[in-house]
Amino acid sequence: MGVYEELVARGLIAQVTDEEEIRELVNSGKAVFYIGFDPTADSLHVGHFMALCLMKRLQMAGNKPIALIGGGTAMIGDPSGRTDMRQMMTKETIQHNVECFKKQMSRFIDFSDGKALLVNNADWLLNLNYVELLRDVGAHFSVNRMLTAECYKQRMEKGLSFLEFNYMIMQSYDFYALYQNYGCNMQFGGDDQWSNMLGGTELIRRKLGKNAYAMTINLLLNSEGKKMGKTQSGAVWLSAEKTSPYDFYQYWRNVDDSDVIKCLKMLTFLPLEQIDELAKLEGSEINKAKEILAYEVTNLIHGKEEADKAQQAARALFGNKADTDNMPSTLLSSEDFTDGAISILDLLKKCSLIPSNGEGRRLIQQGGISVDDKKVTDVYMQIPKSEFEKGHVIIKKGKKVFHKAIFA
RNA sequence: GGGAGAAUUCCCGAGUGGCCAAAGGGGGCAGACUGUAAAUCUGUUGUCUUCGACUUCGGUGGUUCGAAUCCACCUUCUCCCA
Repeated sequence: MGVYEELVARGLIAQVTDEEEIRELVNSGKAVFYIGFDPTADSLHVGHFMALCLMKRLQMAGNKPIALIGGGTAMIGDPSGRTDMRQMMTKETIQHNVECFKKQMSRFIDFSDGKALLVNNADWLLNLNYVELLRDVGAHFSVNRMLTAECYKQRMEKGLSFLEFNYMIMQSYDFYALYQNYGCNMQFGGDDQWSNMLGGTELIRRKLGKNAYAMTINLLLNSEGKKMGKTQSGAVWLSAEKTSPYDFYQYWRNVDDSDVIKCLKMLTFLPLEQIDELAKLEGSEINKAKEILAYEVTNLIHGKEEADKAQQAARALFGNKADTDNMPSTLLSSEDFTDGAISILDLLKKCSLIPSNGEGRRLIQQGGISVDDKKVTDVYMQIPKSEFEKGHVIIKKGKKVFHKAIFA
């Protein structure tokens, strides 16, 4: 089975421009392909992770990946699939984000010996001359065609600025530039990028009379059709500072039954046969598959050590064992205590478990808080220092959130 | 350039002088039931130390005993005409 077949089997491929040609190219390791990443935040998130996985898979099959960081396109903002305009980012922010992306990517993709490239489209986009560009490239785009593109549909009702309208042209230009400079003959991207990507293949055909290919990856959607990788507090980030390895692990440990197999296929490098075996599990047995998923994905992102820790912590907490070493924790100082005690609400706030006292009060009234396995019933409860004699107390919020407050 | 309309709490969306911290839904959180799942049911969902107080309905001023609601100006968006 070639890589292409494997990608299909894993449910990764959404649309392709020319299946035969792409299969041939990819399976023989002759593809030089790029995937674009817009540096809209200072960390990659789960959505990007899919793309990184794909790059790695193709790289392992001998193809050459180019990671394109959209330092230039981020100045414009992609309107695809959006109902509102992106906030404009300053050059400084973009630059900072670009740096962060670079760091995270190089941990995952092998950039040594030119096996992969990392480029920033700011390098060629920012110096373009407007009139020249219009003559060179603009002539090859039909506004009528662009307007019918799927990605603008939603915005046709709400309004689309000229700035954003040009995003497709910039992305097309990227492909064209990469084709010329690096022999990049293929582009990958999220399925929402399809129209933008076609713009690029078309531009190459018209300008150079050459064929280039495009392929989109299925977005990671849950069974309800929503994008995965989002929580109430925002995206699930790949950086340990923004989403702790434990929380990251827990996110995957808690996916819906109906999504486990899909995630295993798309996000892990486990052999398909093994995943097929896991797919046979039923009922509470499915938890085994979830544990594997969580472990594998955490391992890929944070490394074996962190994955082990997260798994141990989770097993201990949910299995009622005493191991509390790897739990998220907060260090208290003596200033947090007044008259030798700390109120339960202050403690919760200190540990960032609640955003306001009102929230904490509600939580306690509804029986959602336990300290050292004792349910808290009194909103005004004071916890004396003596409770910390063993060095810490364990706070449990709801059924799944555990936190260790340390005071030595 | 001319005209019409809109902006409400996390989101959608009611509310058109006091009974409004603001209906309803979604989402979130917690409880029950479970398998750290889903579905379902219950409670809850601005801040502050409870009563009570305080801040909030695009922005700034004004009218009024009292404004999310009325007036003026501004900002942004949508629509129609050119």
